[in-house]
Order: sequence, then C-alpha cells, then structure tokens
Amino acid sequence: MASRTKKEKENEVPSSPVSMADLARELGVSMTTISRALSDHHSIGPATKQRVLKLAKKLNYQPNHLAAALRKGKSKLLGVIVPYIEGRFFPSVVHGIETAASKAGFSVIMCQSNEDVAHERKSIDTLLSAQVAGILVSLSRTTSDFRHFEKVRKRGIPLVFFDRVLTDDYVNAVVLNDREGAYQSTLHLIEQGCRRIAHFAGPQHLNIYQNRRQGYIEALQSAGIPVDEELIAYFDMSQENGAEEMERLLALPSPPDAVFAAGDSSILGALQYLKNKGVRVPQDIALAGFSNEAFTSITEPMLTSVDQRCEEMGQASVRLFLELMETKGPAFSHRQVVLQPQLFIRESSLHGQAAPSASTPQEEENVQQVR
Amino acid sequence: MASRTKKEKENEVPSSPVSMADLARELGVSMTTISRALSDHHSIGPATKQRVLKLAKKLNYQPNHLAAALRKGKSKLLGVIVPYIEGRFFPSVVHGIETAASKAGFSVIMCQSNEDVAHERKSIDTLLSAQVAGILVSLSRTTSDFRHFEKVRKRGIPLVFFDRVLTDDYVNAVVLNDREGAYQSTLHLIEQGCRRIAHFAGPQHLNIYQNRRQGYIEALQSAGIPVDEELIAYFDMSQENGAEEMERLLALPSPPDAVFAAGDSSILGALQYLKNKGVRVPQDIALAGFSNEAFTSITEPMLTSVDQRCEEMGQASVRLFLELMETKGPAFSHRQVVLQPQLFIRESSLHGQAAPSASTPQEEENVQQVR
DNA sequence: TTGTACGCGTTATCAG
DNA sequence: CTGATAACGCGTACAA
Repeated sequence: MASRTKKEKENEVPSSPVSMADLARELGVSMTTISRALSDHHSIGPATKQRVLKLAKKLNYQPNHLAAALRKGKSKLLGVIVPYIEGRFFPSVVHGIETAASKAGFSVIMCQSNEDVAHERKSIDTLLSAQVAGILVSLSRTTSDFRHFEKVRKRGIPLVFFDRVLTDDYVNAVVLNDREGAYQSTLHLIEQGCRRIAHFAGPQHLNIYQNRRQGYIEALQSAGIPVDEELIAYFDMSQENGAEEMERLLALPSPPDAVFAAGDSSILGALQYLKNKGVRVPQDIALAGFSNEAFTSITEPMLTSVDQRCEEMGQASVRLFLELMETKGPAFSHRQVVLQPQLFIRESSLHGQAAPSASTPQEEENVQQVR
Repeated sequence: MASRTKKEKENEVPSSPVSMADLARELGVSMTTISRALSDHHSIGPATKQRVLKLAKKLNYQPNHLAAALRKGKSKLLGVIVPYIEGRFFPSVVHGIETAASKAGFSVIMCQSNEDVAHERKSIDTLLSAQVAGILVSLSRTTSDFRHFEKVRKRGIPLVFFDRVLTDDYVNAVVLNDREGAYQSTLHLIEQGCRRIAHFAGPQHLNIYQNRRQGYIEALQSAGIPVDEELIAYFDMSQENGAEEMERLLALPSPPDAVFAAGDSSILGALQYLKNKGVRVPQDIALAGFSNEAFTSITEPMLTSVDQRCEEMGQASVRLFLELMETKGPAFSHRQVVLQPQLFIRESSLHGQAAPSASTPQEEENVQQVR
C-alpha cells in the first residue's frame, strides 16, 4: 500500500495511514522509541519523547488498535447484546453502558438478538471473533439455557448479564429488585384502601415477571389479604390484551378495586378501556404499572409506575465488567448487583383521599451489593 | 436448569483460543490450506476442505477478525456516531442500522457525541483507530464545521451523514424531506379550513428545522395565505415552552385557529395548556406536530404528526455506505438520499367536519434518489 | 536510555 | 491443487 504509484488525481487518492514505522524513519530512531514515547513509558528521554509526540501530531498519527489488540491478546472493545433497541428501557441502558464504557476507554459493539436465540448465538460468535474484552447481555425471550455462553466462559472473557437473566444460575448479573418494586407498588395500593387488587402478570418463564408476581403476592400476604388466582391474569403485557383483561375482570361477580400491572403498556390499555366504559380512575378502580414509560406522565390521569433505573443498570454493568477485568483469576465468577427500584406515585393510584406526603421517591441508597 | 455438573474444577483455567495454526498442525497440512478451506477458496480439494471444516467445528475454531483486518487493511466494523441514544428517533435509526449492517456482515460500533463537538471529534479518532470500514454520523448540535471529518475523507473511508447535516456541503447524506412533510401537514390544516396557522419553529441553525419552516411557508403561499411572522415562534421545542408559546398566541388580538409544530413535545405542551383553559381541540384550534412520537396516539385527542421513517433512514444509510464501499474510486463523493415523510392524520387536526378519505398514508414510492 | 528481533493470527504471493 | 514465506502494525523480552 505504501507504493507511490501515480494514479489519476493525486488529491483523490486516499493517503495510507501513518504508522509508527513512518515516525521512526522520519526521526531516525527505532520503533521501540516511538512505542515508548506514545505509551508514556518511563525509560524514555523527555527530549526525544517530545520530538516524537510533536511529529505524531503533525503527521496526524492514529494508533492502530487492531494491531495493538492482536499483539496484546486483548482489545478495548466491549460487546453488548440486547433483544432490540427500541422502547424506553434498552436504549436507556445502552446509553448508560456506552457512557460508562467510553469513560473507561472502551468502545461498544452493539448487537441485537431480535428476541431470537439463534441471533444471540451468532452475536456471541461475532463478538468473540472481534476479540472483545467482555460481553454484556440481556437475554432474548427465547433463550432457555446457557450452553452458547459456555465458550465465553471457557475463554475467560468477563460475562455480565443484565435485567433478563435465567434463574438459578451462577452468573454475574445486574438486575432490578423487581420483587421489591412490585411489593412497594402493591403496598401503596393497599394503603390507598384497595382490597381486591388484580395483577397483570407477564410470561412467567422470565425472571423479571416471576419476581414481580412474587412481590405482589407478598404484599397481599403481609396485609392479610388472601391471594385470589382469579384476579391474576397471565398474558403478554400488550396494550390490547390489557384492555381485554380489564374487560374480563370488570365482568367478575366481585370485580377488583385496583390493578397492579407488571408492565405499563397493559395498564395503559386497561385505563383506556375503563375511560371508555365511564369507570372512574382512581375513584372506582386504582391503577399502577411497571417501567415508568414516558407516556405515564401524559395520560389522564397520569399513571403510577415503578422506575427501572435503566441508566444506572448500564453503568453498574460496566462497573462490574471492569471489576471482573481487574481480578484476573476467575475465582469470583458469580457476582450479583441488585438495583433498588423507585415507585413514582401519580394520579392513577390515589384511590384514597389522602395524598401521600412525598410524591417524589426517596433518593437514599439505591444500589445494594450482594455477595 | 442450572447445569453445574462440574463446578470449580479445571474449567477455571481459561483455554487459549484455537488458531489456524492449531488446525494445520492437527491435520498435518499447511496453514494456507486451512485458510483456503475456511474462506471457501476455489483452489482446494473438496475432501481436504471437508476435513478442515469438520475439525474446525470440533475444536470450536473462532476466526480472529482482528488479525484478518490487520492483514487486509479493512475490518468488518461500522462506526456510528449519534448525539445520544434516547427518545424515539435515534434508537429507531440505530435499530435500522444494526439490522442492515449485521445482514451485510458488519458489526456496529456505537458512539455518542452527547451534543458536543469535542466528543464527536474524539469518537472520530476512536473509530479511525479501530480501523472501521465506514462511519455513519448524525451531527451534534454544537457542530458547525466539517474540519474534523477531513481525516476520514483523507483516508478514503466511506462517510455518510444522516438526518443532521450541515447545509451546503458536498457530502454523502440520508435525510428526510422535512420541507415536504411540513408542506403536507400545513396543507392538510388549510384543507381543514384553517386560515390563521401558527408555527412552532425550532432552532434555525439546524437544517431540519429550517426546512420544516420552509415547507410551512410554501404551503401558506400556495394557498394564498399571507405569512404572519407574529405567528411563528422560535424556541427549543420543549414541552414547557410549547405551553408558554400557546399562551402567548392565545392572547393575540387575532389568535390562530391552528398550530403546526416542528416537534411533538412542543405541541403536546400546547395541547395540555389548551385543555386546561377549556379550549377545544380541534374544534377551536387544530394541532399538528412532527416526529410521530409514541405518545401521539395516546393523548386525547390523538395528535396528527409527520413520521420521520427512522428505521428506513438507518437502512438507507447502510445501503449508501455499502455502495460507497463498492465503488472504490472516490469519484462519487456526494450522494444524497431523500426519504419521503408520512403524514399521520389523527383527531387533533380534524378542524373541519369532513374526515379525510384516507387516514392511512399512501404506501407508494417513499424513497427517492437524487443525483 | 535506546535498538534488535520476534511473534500475535491471518492473508497474499509465488513456487512447486 | 498445495506449501513455504513474507508481510500487516504494534509490544516487549533481551541485548547494547
């Protein structure tokens, strides 16, 4: 590529990138000197170091990370696999990840599994081939085992799961305390005077929905309210199905006076159905959702919801990855970070007359290290 | 499903990745043969090829893209720089980019400029150091010149801008026909019988807001309606400011009967203010926004808006990048792709009684090649 | 403090 | 059809 063959128009010809060898030749020193000057090594004369740096600036030298990574066996790339980049949650998490990673000198390679294990598998291979230093992943909906992550572990590459994790597995993970969020939200409804509280549960093979259901149940039990399975609806959390389920619940001999949903879309559907039918929210039925989607403060009434701390999750994932990098030994191979959710109380849940003293959630310790 | 049959054992030792040399040694052939078998070269015996492929599967061989890229001078990485990954627009575009890129065998490195030229500059350097095959970028708000993109051009790396572009520059770009979207939206309001149509314009140093204002003006002129600068508000398109501006407009001696906003948040603020004041939408004042944010179909009334075809924009950007890759010669260095927007007509703009025949936008040719 | 020489894993060139 | 060998750009023992 260095061959100076004269093409048509010289200015149109892309100039080959300048390498350390070029700098060395220009200054009449060895490549080692160049390398040391650029990497701020200790054994290097301040004078020559300045000469090198100056020329590097002048010639617009760009280090070749590929070559460096190949030589050192580790790159400055961080792989991220998410089901998709849409909605509010994943973009926010990725935002947090990219910000934190970039601050630590890592570039982020983004892959979408598209909720498909096959894609997930392929992404793993791609990232391994790209020689990433670590992989952060939120599982696809169709993932039911960890086999394709074995090679990551075998290669000793830090692997961190976030949000969507398979239960009962010894992996590094950053998750929201879904149980706690659901517990608080349900408790809040109880405090508002609700006694027949229905629950929109999601697909139970996902840990997040399982835990939210658990929190719901525990809150009821702690208040001495019996759990009525008739009031628990299992569906895919879509807006349409939320409306349908609301219809079914309303038709019950003894309809609920509140609904706690494991997702915001479903509770939105329910709200729209209720307004359509002239049922007052929150006077007749109180509503609370999960995720704190942007639209929760736009609806009328505004929707009470649990915030998932998306950005913190991204940051925490990167932090965990960096810690795993430090401890070379794979001794600590199953660390868990649990983030505390925030309940945002809005109009839709104010069934009782007394407005809560603090609508703004407490800003205390919201991160908790486990193990 | 915890498959921890063998726990803390030999699996704690990270096994070094298997290379082509390993395969060669194992089979007693040369590395050249391995390379040819894996890259599906023509000069290779079908028998040996199968032997190689089989062993590769067995030993779980992962090609090292870094080494290949170093050797070939070009990687399979595609750099993407966006201002940030939040809201609806950029995540959707990135979604489109990643999907299309992955289909073409490219991995995406994502950077956020954070609306800061300095970050943007740094991202450029990072991506160049990572030896990306191309760069897609949507400019930060604080970018006012192209100097930091010169080195990209100098290195002959395909550079594609999307959405946010500096005007009057000869670059490859994928943009929405903002003027046309604004024109159609304003025309629709005129057809609904509105005559005093206000406009929420954004910061005019950004091409997109400039063009939307232009489309608004042209629509008025084509209908013989004089442009009243008093009805054009310049602010940052936030929800709060939208409400404030609406207040100002209402207080005018001759208030508007419609508002076309260059952004959805601002029109949402206006809507909320109007409902608060008991002004009926769309009977008293018709509203139309821009961006087709998710909340536009949640508000009451639902908001008419112009869709920006986010995903198509991502796909088109990748397509343009791939085309530039093909044509090695930098002859065609300023290609423009203009996407046609879609007007989604919803309740907020139905000022006249006659509902339009087609609420669903026409699905005809929506991509148009220029030059 | 500086220089020499080799290797990281892959592909391209040139012989056989 | 196959094999030996040289590069790609950088880091690092080792020697000077």
